[in-house]
Amino acid sequence: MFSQTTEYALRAAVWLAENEGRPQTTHSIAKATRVPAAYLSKLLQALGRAGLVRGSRGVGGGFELTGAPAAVSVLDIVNAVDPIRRIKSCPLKLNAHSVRLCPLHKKLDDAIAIIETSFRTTSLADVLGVNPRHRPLCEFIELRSAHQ
Amino acid sequence: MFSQTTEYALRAAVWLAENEGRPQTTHSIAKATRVPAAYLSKLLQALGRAGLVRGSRGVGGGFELTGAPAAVSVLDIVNAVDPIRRIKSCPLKLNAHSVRLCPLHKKLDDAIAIIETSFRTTSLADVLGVNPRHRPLCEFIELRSAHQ
DNA sequence: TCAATTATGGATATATAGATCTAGATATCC
DNA sequence: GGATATCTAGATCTATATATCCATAATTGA
Repeated sequence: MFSQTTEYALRAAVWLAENEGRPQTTHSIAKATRVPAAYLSKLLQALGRAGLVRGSRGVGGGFELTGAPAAVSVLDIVNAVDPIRRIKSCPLKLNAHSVRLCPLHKKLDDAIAIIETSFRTTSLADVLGVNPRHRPLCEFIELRSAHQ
Repeated sequence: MFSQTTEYALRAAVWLAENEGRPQTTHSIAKATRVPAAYLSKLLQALGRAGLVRGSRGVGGGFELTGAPAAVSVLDIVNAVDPIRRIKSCPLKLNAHSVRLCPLHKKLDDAIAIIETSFRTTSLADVLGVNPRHRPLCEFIELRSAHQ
């Protein structure tokens, strides 16, 4: 449904959101998110070209989000690496369907539209989650209080 | 978002629904739906293995739906050729996320779930549409009544 | 200035999806 | 039974997505 590329880019973006203000090197992101480092490098470049992250070189360098986690949507990230394509015209190139989509493609496009809206209205801050014990990408260390 | 394979299989299924009771050869379906004939052949075989269509050989043969268009869902067709995969466990294999998905993957799975439900509750009869002038796959011939 | 660190960008390799080809099996018609 | 029509199934080819590699440029610290 969603490409590997999309999954990888979202993991990286969420990690940068979690570590706002602290530049993360490609390798540290790769390790934390379990994304192949060389491929991740390409995805970070794409996010950079889209203006969503900024890379800096040398010691202490790495990648940072350019905006606040609450200001970056899941859709921004997805569209930077593997754009969601709405069905705007008849895939069969039928003239009769150029004005409005037939019921089949209307249905498919409606489904895509729902996803698009869901992603547009969800920010990286949203997916960090409210529970600090159950964060994306992070191993949960159960801090048992039963014996305190 | 949806694969080419999914698009092709749905076109073929809708065409068979439109021509219920009249077996359609691979070539006639390919022509009507503008799907590469040899590839369509593979897809029809997959639909056959899933029990959704039945093929018969020889003159007058071809493919038919095994059930009524109202009884076959879009999800049936999609799952036969390119199954919708829900996210059931953490893609990073994190133990902490084995019980429940983290907010990121929960969000993604929710999106997939919506699509799945939409497709499950839509039958081929539904996508044929109510307007016989604006059917899937068909060129619309405007029958002007202005000058009658 | 030198060495180490890190991103950048191009070239290349591998895996998967999409598409084609061909020999053979089954059915109909004459 | 022969000719034709049609599906079946395996092999193969091609295009795209995914992944890797390497040379180079920019930055930092000593």
